Amino acid sequence: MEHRLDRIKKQLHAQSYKLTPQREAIVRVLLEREEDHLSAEEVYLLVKEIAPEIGLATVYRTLDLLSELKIVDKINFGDGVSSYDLRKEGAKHFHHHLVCTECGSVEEIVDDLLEDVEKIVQNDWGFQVKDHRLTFHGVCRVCQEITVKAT
Amino acid sequence: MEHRLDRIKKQLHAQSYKLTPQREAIVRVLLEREEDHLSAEEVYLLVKEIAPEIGLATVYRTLDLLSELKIVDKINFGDGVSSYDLRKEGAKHFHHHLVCTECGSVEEIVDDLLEDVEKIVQNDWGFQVKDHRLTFHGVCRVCQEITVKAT
DNA sequence: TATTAGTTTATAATTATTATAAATACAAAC
DNA sequence: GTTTGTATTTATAATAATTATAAACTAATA
Repeated sequence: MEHRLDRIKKQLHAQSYKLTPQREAIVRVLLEREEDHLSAEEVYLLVKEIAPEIGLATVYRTLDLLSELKIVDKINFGDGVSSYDLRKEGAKHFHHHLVCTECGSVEEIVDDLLEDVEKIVQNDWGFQVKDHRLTFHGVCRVCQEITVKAT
Repeated sequence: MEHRLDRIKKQLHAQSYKLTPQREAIVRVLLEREEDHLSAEEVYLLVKEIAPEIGLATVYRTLDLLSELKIVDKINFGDGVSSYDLRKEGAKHFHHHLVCTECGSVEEIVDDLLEDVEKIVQNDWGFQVKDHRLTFHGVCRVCQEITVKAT
């Protein structure tokens, strides 16, 4: 964890931003809850536990900053709330999500499934792809089993 | 256009909803501006031209209803505003989007590029895919040419 | 005609997010 | 070591999108 914090610190410094105590606290929360997709509000509540004096606006500003530097990805699953999500170290792309319409769970797919599709888009549409967001909506494994049992 | 309106009317009736004058006006706007991605506010302004007495809340409610019936797709490109977009007749899936980070234009891809990827998700993750949303971020053809000329 | 359920309008309320101004921290220059 | 300037944060206010609510309306039905 310290290693990744250190890398993020360097990324900030490279753009002449500082890793202030508040920013460090926020990054620590994101690292701890890496598998989750936290809303700004959730980050705020978690950060308050280790840095109680922090303000909500700072959380928003920091998440925006991290998002610009491609350290976190900001995504909107359609419920009006933005979620923030650490990008895996070295990952070129946003990872994919599987959103279950039954239980609301969000699973991640780290593999890049879109290499071929991107080539098609580049060649056929002349669109130079920089990044992508892919979300599948459907029924997760757990909910499928429940449905089967129920019938 | 009348044909498609009629089909939508039937879809509403099938779920025992009525095609009220307000709903009809909204659907007409969506049909006229099919290639666009309109926000609720934009729909509201356009509908007011043909049905001035309509309320914004009705627009929201109707778009939500159409969205539930999969007649329109609601999408959020990350700017906090939801866009609404008619689903092509007979289309099983949400279509894909190419969002240009230079000029903000949004292009549509109607082809389904994800059949193979969906199979992988179904088989490897056991996730039963119902729908998907795929957006590419990058530089559109026009902006690429501008960049080339500028150098 | 009276009734009922569904729908709309107008408005208020809510929620997420952003802007602002004053306070603070901290590094560089003197 | 103080001063100065810039970046950052805090607290609060403002904004913008969306949703909830209550009253009015409509159309079908008993």
